[in-house]
Amino acid sequence: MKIVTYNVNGIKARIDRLVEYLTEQQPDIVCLQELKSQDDGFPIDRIHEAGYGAVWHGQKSWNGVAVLAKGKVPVERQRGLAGDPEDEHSRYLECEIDGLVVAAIYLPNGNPQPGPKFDYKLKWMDRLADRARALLAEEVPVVLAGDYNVIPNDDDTFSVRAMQDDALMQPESRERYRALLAQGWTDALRTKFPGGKVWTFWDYQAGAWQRDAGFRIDHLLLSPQAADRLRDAGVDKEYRGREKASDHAPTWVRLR
DNA sequence: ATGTCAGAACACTTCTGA
Repeated sequence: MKIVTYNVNGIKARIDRLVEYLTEQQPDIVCLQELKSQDDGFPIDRIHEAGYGAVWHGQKSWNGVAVLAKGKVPVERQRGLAGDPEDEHSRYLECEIDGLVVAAIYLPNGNPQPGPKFDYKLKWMDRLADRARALLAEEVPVVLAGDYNVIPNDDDTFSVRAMQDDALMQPESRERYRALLAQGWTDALRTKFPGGKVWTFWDYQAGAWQRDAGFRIDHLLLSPQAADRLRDAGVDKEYRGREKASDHAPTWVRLR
């Protein structure tokens, strides 16, 4: 089965591209980020027409996550992370589909750093780590799929120099990402491409796509029970080059 | 020379966030 994470950068602006992707690739499960839409603006009819069920957690203007499943409706387990009652951002949605737990994650960007947005990012990562630890304790197959807004290693970016002051690459962000992996999660893309140099995001600006100036920030983390079933992982890079594309490409794993 | 998008509003142009 193919499980995808795809930051669409606006579900209403991207619905034609998304339906095209679903039709062509027929993924089994898709985690979406950056819906940039309230719940009542989510184009569920178009998604149903494409043969998918969905659970979504929207928000006006920004953020927003969803989980789609082919031919079925995901069963919601949790929306939002514990640990901050003041946090209104729609960034975490956890569902179950046929015994597989899947969470759609939109981790805070954190720029500019230092500053309150970076502080929020780091605290959010700590809260995610708490949830991730609880999920591992369940000893079931889990996929944490999303835009983590973290460039884990130097070979996960076209240019360390260009990104050195960015929140995506700060030691504090990387330490927390590494700590998450150290709990027992497998970074599926890293396992498949240990040499790095695989991008999931290319900025709209400065001809980044044309220059292949990208980086890897969309990740699929697998619990041991899911990692045992890992067959393949990759990026559907071609979709980044299409008309009206998102700045992210769909990123996926295949599990047995 | 921050060169592009998407969404929203004191809205048809400018701002914010990424």
